[in-house]
Amino acid sequence: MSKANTAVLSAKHDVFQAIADPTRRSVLKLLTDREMPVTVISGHFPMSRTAVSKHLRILAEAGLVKETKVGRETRYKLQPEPLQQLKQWLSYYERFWDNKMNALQHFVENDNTVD
Amino acid sequence: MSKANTAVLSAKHDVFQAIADPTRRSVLKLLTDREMPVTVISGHFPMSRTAVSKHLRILAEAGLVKETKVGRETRYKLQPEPLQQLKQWLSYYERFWDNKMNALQHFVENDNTVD
DNA sequence: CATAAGCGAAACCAAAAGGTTTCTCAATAG
DNA sequence: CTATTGAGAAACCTTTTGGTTTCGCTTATG
Repeated sequence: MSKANTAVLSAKHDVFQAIADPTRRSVLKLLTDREMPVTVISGHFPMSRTAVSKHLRILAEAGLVKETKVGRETRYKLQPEPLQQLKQWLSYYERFWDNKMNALQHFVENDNTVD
Repeated sequence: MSKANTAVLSAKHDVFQAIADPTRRSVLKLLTDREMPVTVISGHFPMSRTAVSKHLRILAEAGLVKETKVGRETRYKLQPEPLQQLKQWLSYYERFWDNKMNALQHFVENDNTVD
């Protein structure tokens, strides 16, 4: 129980920032069900391997991808769990476009103050 | 029917970018159920009125707030609808932390390719 | 062993982001 | 009519972001 370690593992980049960039969102999508090395990933984008590599690091800092070294290559894999923070943040606002039931639901299940 | 007007009204800033900044998320939260003028809003933040004003413009470009002029003041109001884009984007990934039913649900109700 | 492949680190760069202060201008209050 | 108030526009500054190219290290492969 040292400090604030409450589930988020706060790094330099958070989930909100990580998904703000379109390229990074595409990378996530690409990694949906196959894990792949940087070179392959960058083959899908109109930019250098190094640039993609940087995006991957940001995603990794936000906990959205996990890297595994296999020989000389590094495989990147989707780690979608942190997206739940987003879902939770959203849940606060959902009541505005949904029905009364959702407002109640919000009270019941998400009564912690996010942001 | 002039151009691409497909619900998003694409401006310089999109929703993902708009909510990436913590200050802007707080502003949204603040506007939850009361609309208020810039001076009042900025009173809640450790920065100049002008800075907050800029954040508000970004939020407005993303469609997340609406401004109404009343005499010499401009009232800002939450407009949560665009957050649905976020919810939709998320729905693609939800199947990974939820059960099989959700995967099915995704197929049934959100079968459009987002990002 | 020599060479090639896979990839991050470093140095560098232009543009965008997030602030600030100053100016201007319209609306309201005395 | 003249302050004063509310607030965006402009100009400016610093840091971050998203890229690039070059370099070097590690792990195969002929």
